Amino acid sequence: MEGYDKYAFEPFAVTVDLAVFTVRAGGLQVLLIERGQEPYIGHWALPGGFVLPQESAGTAARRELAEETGLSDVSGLHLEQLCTYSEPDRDPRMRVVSVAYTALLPDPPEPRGGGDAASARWLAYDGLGPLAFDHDRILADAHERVGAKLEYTCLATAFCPPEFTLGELQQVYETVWGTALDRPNFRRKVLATPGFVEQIPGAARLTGGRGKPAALYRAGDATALHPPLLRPASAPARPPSQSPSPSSNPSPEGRSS
Amino acid sequence: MEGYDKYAFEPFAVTVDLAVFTVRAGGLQVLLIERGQEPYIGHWALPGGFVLPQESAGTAARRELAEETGLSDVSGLHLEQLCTYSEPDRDPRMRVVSVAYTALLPDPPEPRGGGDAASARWLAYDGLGPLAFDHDRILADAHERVGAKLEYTCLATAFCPPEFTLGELQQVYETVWGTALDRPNFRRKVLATPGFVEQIPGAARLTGGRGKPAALYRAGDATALHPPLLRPASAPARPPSQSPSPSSNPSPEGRSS
DNA sequence: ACAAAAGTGTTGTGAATACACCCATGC
DNA sequence: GCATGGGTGTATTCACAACACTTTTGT
Repeated sequence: MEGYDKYAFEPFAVTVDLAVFTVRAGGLQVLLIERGQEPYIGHWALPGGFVLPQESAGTAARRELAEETGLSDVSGLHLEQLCTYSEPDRDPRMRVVSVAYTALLPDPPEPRGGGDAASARWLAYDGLGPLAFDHDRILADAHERVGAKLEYTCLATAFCPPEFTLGELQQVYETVWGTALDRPNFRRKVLATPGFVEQIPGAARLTGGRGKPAALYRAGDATALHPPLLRPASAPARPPSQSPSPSSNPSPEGRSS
Repeated sequence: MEGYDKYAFEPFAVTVDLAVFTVRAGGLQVLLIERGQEPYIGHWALPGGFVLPQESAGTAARRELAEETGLSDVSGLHLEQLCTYSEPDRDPRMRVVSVAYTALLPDPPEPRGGGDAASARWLAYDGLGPLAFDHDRILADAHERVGAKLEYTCLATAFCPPEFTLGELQQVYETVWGTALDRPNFRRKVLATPGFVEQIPGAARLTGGRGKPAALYRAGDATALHPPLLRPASAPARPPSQSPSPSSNPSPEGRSS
């Protein structure tokens, strides 16, 4: 930081990569684009792009999210910085440092292939083939982070539309964690946390065509879960790409964008 | 990521900033350097520096840590990526994107002003004046992160020398959280977690000059704490710079290095 | 009538708290 | 003896898991 000849070093490109999740059709889905040129032509990759000279990485991420999803208003969506990936060889073309973000969407539209993406699609998280660059790693880290955050924050409501039933909220947990939860206990836990959800008086909706109509809820003010809603010890939704080891260095330094 | 003229954009500098904590003299201390030139001349700042063309941010952080602390072997130390700060105006000289890391040191030596730092010192975390750039924010984020990680990981042993007493381990928690803990309960909790610590048979040490000699322990294999060791609800060690709000964007996009 | 989904109640187990108490050492 | 810090025991409270049961709808 002392001498500061702007061109003293080989330039670094700074990009953002987005791991965008949604819960749809009973499964966890991820927004991916198909690469139209080398390297990794034909492979699926996370959406993303350059951070422009006058914007922060967070602003860039929100801009890219709007472009890729075609949503007009992404201001209310949950967007969270995940990690920065900076291995020197992660992109064969040049030195690219990428700040990864995770976003959660309720009920998203089919993406138009806006921006420069060849084609963008929602794909099931399970059974994805290898992605371009180090995006497998980023996506696994993102999934692990989201799963962990469900435990001690009210994040799950970000996956839900403005009005939702407790059954739908429970499905978010079950889908992300890959575990079945006990309905009565889940219900009590959620309702016992002040500000997690608030009931919409009088409203009800049929969910599966059959069964008793369920009461509708809105997301509340609360942000943290005290006490946490821990996932069952015996069922890791899906083990992370590499088991975290906080005593050594858990910082991902992946290798691509 | 499509066209890739390396010089198409104003170049970004990529740096690392280090929030290095230690517990000493009954208090939480931070490694800081005094700036020798503008901007922020005379202010204290976090140590850090440029990421070199052939190294990852993590490698750069470890290199800087060794330079600033004068420690010959930093390979075993806990180093963890915190967040990336990328506001366009965070450094008035040029566009600097900084990846922040947190490190925990047991029993550190006085820093020699190695590297290019004017002078490096350990300062008490409490009562720090304003730091250079956005380092106040980074440091507050780091403190909050460390406090949270103590709850559900075995991280606390990283603050301790190879052999330590349970009283010393408890002091780590109390110092970082700023709360008093019940000794018998703390003890049971730690010993009930397999792999958190392992006793060194026969060894004992006097701690305060007086009192019963305490048994000595080593850090164990375990990495996570199940169940977590939650800090008392009523005592946030020190509130973060801005209260986290997971439903909006909690990603720090500070403004300096 | 039956299936399906929402919602309520109950009970046992384990964890966390808040103490009281004993042990070993220096002064 | 007394202060100081290490270590043990125990009772109360609370959260949680498991599971039985009732309610309301569609077919």
